[in-house]
Amino acid sequence: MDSETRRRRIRETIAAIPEGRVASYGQIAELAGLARGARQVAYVLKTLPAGHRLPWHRVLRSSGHIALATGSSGYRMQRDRLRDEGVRVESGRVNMRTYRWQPDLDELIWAPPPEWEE
DNA sequence: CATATGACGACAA
DNA sequence: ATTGTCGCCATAT
Repeated sequence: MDSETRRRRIRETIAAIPEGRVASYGQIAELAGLARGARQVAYVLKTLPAGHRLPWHRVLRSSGHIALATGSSGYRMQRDRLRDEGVRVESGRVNMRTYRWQPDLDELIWAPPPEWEE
């Protein structure tokens, strides 16, 4: 598989994350068929072309933390965009148990309820 | 070909 | 919760 294909699959996977849900770098890599490719996902996001339409803000560290430097403009933008679509962000962190995207479930169950915070 | 990098992740202390 | 180590792997130099 060439680098172009890898990048494309990563972008497609991220594009599939539903509004109000999030995924980790490692999860995106797995779903894209790239085991242990978390860093490659990060690379793709870092080098996105201007004008892209990808929901990059829905990708977080496995811990639920925003990966961008705390306080940076990107960090604030990601936090705000997440909040704008109903995701609770506390101290730069999202509760993965609540918001983690689960493809199979989200597509088999009609309405994924984002409001059952623990 | 050899090293350095890094929007990562798992784990130990 | 934090910090540091190590493993990982495509790119960059």
